[in-house]
Amino acid sequence: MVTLAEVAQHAGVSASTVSYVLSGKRSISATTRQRVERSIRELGYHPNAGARALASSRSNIIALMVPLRTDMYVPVMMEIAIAVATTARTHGYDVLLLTGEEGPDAVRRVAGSGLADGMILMDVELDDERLPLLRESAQPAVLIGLPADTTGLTCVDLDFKATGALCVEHLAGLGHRDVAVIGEAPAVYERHTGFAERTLDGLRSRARETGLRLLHRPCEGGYDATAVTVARILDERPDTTGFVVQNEAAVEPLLALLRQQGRAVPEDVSVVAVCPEQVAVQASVRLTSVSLPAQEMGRHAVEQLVAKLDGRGGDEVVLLPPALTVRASSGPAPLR
Amino acid sequence: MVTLAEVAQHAGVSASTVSYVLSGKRSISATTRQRVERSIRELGYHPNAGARALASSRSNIIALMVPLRTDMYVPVMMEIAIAVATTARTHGYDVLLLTGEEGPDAVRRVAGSGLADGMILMDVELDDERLPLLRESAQPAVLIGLPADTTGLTCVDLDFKATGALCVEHLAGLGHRDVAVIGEAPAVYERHTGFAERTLDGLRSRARETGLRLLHRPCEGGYDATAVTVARILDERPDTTGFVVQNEAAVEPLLALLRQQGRAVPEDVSVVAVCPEQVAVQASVRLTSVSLPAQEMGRHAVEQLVAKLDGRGGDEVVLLPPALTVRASSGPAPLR
DNA sequence: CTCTCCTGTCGAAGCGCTTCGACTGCCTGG
DNA sequence: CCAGGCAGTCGAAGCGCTTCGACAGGAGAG
Repeated sequence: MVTLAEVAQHAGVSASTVSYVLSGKRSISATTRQRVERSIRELGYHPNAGARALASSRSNIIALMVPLRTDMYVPVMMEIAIAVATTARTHGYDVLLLTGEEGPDAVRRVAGSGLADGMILMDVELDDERLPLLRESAQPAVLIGLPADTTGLTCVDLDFKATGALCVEHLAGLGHRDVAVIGEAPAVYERHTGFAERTLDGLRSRARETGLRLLHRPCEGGYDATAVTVARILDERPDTTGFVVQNEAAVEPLLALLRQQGRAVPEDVSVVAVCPEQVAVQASVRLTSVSLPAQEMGRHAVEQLVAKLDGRGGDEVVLLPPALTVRASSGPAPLR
Repeated sequence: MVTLAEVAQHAGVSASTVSYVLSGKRSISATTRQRVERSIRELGYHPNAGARALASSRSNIIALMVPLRTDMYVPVMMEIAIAVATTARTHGYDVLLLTGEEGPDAVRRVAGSGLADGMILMDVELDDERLPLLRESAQPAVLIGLPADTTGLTCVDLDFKATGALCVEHLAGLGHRDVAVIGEAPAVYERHTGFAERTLDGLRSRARETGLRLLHRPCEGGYDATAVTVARILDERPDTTGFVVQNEAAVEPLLALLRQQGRAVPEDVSVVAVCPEQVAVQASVRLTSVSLPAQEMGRHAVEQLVAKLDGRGGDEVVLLPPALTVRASSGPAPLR
């Protein structure tokens, strides 16, 4: 292993000079800089991460806590994780992958050991047990999701309330009067994950404003569960002409069921999904959808965190505005 | 921040004693140990990761390099990543998430800086450009996937050749004579990703042995692309009664198409998939499948790596045996 | 021409931990 | 009763880096 001292000797300067060339924290003459850089290249020097962390008390690592539940749509998580890793690199940070399994202990461990400079938490519940710890440990952190109490916390999320409103608005504008919502798995609601409830909130309040009748049913996803859910919905509200789906695993089953029952999309029934763009485009009917901006969320989260670590900016709640893209699955409500 | 020295003082022992209590590398009397442990608890001490890494030249971090392509089935990657993180924790390691983006540079960076003690690489190509680096830097590593030349390398993967053979065997045993393979996206083959070619190899050689006619077509996945692929296949081989699908994104489209054409599964056509169990179970027809043991692969990879880091075990190629589960999508070939 | 102020460089003091050698008793075997 | 060994503890020397204060020399101001 090549060390700083060896580089210094090779370049004929002191160790501190090499360090300052690397960090740019003091001015260095052009000639010295070049000599040092050349030595670094020739010797293939890489600063030792541990030594650096010890001396500077900065690890240049961001911890990312991902849920290990499987009742959430996994590709979205993955996309966020990859966006976080990629964005972090552009700011000189690496990403440590923590699973939700360890829960609050992970927060303690990371904060205590100085393993990471800050952390990003995904899958935040309304009343998350990790939050008190975060607050008291003064660990720089950014949440992806929105808890009930955001005091002293920085959060990034899609504006799910506006998302819900947008879906209703679109369907109402097309003349639909009876709309059913196929939601996330019941467990998601029981856990009080913010986004599901906020979407519902948006859906409901806009429905009230537009005089639209709304029926919400959680749904496990998959063919069997979706069939049961849809049957119940149509039984209860036979006049339903619009569906809002917020569960990727129910999208395709729903379309198959409608087809099977001879209900044409979008002529007889309109479907609006809240899902990643890819799902909307690859479905058997190209779906009108509000897309889940996974990449953008990951990127924003990192940028907020880096700003905090640099002492810039403070606590802030960033809600990304939703965008509804009209595709082939929604159209005017059929005439009665 | 509480330090070792403070714990030592609080417990009335020397710093080295505390260190030995923590590491267990020298024997400590029961009374001393208890006193130290009590101080640790009372002060809320957490060893500083950087200092530890510097002094011991072990970071207790494993780097995991995930591809950031999206033409592979993402949930499998995620499942592997989570299994890696979880298993690593049980061995006292944390996981650093590297994206494929940086490519070989990431290997250099991690190996050079001592950021991680070892690495796990996913999505290995037959002639991967990261391998020479790995070999020359003597970085302890485990590959998930199988390159062309495995000398000096430890690899973990599903035995895809046996997987292919198993699929053919199953269909041949049911009397099918004409079988079509709907493969991964063309890009996957162009990249010479080992698993796709090995599966094909297994399929073909067993087909030859059993006298089965095999037609292989890569497929992008999604409804449109799959429709084109299937149409071509049925055009070229109208007598096709069996499908082997190795692209999760083509599974549901295929089933929908067959339904639409009035071909009943499994009465007229049998379908065997190579996919995660969840996909097979949640599909509109419960699929006969060879499952992708993502968790097991992640777990094995970590265990191989930890063994290496502990100086146990050497280079080894672990091929997990495939298992075919018969579900509702395959049955006897129809009588002509 | 002197005083001051930069600029560029160096030396040294840690950062918090691990680990090696050394030391002290005490136990065991001869 | 003593040599030898072992369990238990300590002190000190780093690990490779960052950073602070100091200092030399040259430039600009007076």
